Amino acid sequence: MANELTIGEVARRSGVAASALRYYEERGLIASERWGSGHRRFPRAVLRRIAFIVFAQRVGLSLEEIGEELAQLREHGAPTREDWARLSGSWTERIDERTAELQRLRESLTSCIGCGCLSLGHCQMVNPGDRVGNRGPGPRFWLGDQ
Amino acid sequence: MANELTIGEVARRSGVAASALRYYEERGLIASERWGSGHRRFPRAVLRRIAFIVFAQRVGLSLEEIGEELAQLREHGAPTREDWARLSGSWTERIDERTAELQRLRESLTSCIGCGCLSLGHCQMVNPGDRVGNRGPGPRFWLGDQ
DNA sequence: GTACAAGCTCAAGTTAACTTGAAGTCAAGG
DNA sequence: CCTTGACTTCAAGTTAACTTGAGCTTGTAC
Repeated sequence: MANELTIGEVARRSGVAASALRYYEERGLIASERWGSGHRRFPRAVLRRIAFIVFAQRVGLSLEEIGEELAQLREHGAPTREDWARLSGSWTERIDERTAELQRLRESLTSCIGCGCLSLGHCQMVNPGDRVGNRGPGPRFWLGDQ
Repeated sequence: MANELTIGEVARRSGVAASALRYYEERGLIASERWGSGHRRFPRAVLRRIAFIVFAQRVGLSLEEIGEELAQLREHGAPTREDWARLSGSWTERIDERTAELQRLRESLTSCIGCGCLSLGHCQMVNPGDRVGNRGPGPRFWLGDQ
């Protein structure tokens, strides 16, 4: 098994399409060397990087944000444990926020089974605008604003 | 307070931009009547509908899917309790799946603080491709596939 | 040595969910 | 009556994250 991988091999191993890999390279998220022919060859470590990218995407980060994280990590060579702890902390926070929102939504759903909100319109799930409109724009009701 | 609302009033009360409301109408998610002048006037109940749309979006449905749900509900006039229960069930499922994924991601994160994955590359968070590549394409590791 | 699979670049297309802009009409207050 | 803000339509623009296609080159297996 070669120590350098072609884009096709990386695609198969990572499950990320070759076109996406080229796009990531263009955005500076991953890097490759070239054969004389111009064909890319990726260091095996790129798989870790791609794993990182995919993971971060599932957490909800944009490629832009992921790029920033990667850049910060690279600033002082190998990422330190503190780097990782900081990042892990902020991502965990993000996950927790989204989870909390989902739980609020879930509760609204189950508590509304009983009252048939949609038709009756008397429970707090419906008509949030009339309740909330005076506290600034945006559908804030399910967004954590009380 | 009038019983019919202008688009501006609806926008203020719902927190959804007027341009978005026009777009929803174009997609058939909401409806309005018109003054002789051509200006829209929305029935007050549109606020419930918009609440429903915003809610569903936060749950993770596309406008396409939301449109289908709304169409089904409307099929037999007012939504019945069974309609609501069915819908509530499928949305709850969806919420639970996403929540579960977030929890898997969260665990990977916290369990990785200790090992410094990113640099050491020996824990299960990194390099999922080499582990998983032989079970078909796609970054399946965090997606619930074991 | 010849297929043909895999790679390359570059420009353009795709999808969702809107937003923006132009050009014009309408409504309400003074 | 006149101004000003709200409204109208329609076409085009926006953003993210890619994918697709054209046209061409390279690597590999027989």
